[in-house]
Amino acid sequence: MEKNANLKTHLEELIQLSETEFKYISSHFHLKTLKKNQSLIQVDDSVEHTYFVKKGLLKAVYTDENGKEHILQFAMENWWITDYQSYFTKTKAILAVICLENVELLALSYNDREKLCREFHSLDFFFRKKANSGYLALQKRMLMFLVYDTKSRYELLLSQYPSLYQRVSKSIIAAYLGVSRETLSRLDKKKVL
Amino acid sequence: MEKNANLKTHLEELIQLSETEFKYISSHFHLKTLKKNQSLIQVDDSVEHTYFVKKGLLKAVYTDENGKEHILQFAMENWWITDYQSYFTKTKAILAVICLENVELLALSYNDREKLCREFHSLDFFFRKKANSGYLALQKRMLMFLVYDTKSRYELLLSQYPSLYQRVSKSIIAAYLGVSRETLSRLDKKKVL
DNA sequence: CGCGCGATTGAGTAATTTCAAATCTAGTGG
DNA sequence: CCACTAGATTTGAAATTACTCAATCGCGCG
Repeated sequence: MEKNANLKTHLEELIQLSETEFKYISSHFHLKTLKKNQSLIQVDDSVEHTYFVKKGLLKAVYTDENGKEHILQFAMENWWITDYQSYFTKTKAILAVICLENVELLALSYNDREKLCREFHSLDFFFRKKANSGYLALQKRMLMFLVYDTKSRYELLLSQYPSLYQRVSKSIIAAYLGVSRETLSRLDKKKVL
Repeated sequence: MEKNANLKTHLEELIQLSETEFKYISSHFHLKTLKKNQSLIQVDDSVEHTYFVKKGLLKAVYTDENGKEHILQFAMENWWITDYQSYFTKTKAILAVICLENVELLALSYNDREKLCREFHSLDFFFRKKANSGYLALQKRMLMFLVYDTKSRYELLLSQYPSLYQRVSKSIIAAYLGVSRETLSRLDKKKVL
């Protein structure tokens, strides 16, 4: 079993790489481990890296002026996470990225990412496809907000990611769904009927 | 003034192309003109093309089981629009794309897009960057939904796209903001206070 | 003048929020 | 095994917000 086996598998879902190429590419990633509740990115940080999740679960949160948290994204195994706004545009982070479990990440800097994309046309392709599917996923979420009521959104979320229910508290799910934890709690009751 | 001048300018915001290269690339686009209220894409269509907007304004709408319309995206000059879900995954369209004004579009087929991306590394780069900024824009909208109330979302929308207020009816803005047109109307009153 | 469409207003209802209090649960130390 | 605590979850009640449905208004156009 290879060192960055899950990264390799992840890339090979979309592109083909020789052993040498993969070795070279993966040499630009560095391992980062954090414990539950530690923060990977804090508000106002300069965000140099994007992170491939080998293991664990994280959230990207925006904290509003009343101190209320809103979750923009979860990331579990084989997903990517960062404050993309900050990463792409070299502005200060407005999101925080926090570990919901102990995590193992592979960090890739912006400059290395762009360098690798220049060197390997296939990587440019890979990240284009990834960006497209990220866009579709977000659009799907947006549509869920526009079309469905809270209860349906909750059920759709759990049916799509059953493991979330085990891995995070309900307050966190509420912060993702955009409702108060009290309302979410009351929905749980209704569901049984 | 060149034929596809605005497309050229649009590409040159991110990449450099020789005159010959641009000629070749733009030969894969074909012009499509539609009148106000005509539909570019209908539900259940197979979506072969993505469209660059030369002129005019369109909406991408999802119609729910009660017949209520929800607007996922507007597209004005120099934006791209299609049902991306359908375009990328070769499934039937779940969105309709309708002209809110007379429009002039440049259509690019999926196969030509992929072909051009293979032939020109810079185009792969271009569409990767476009996908990234599209993702950021959608993320911003998602965040607005999570964080702000209806009134703030309305004001933020108008401050970002002042021309929308002139170009579309309030019912349509309501369908984008995710509120009923009555509620939006009552907000207009409050704003004056 | 009158039609038609979008926008507004009113009234009643439904959903969600807030704040506070009560309950449950898992982990810790005696 | 029990008591205790901190955090998460649930519940209650009042206040807010938005929705629906129906009626009305305003205005451009034939």
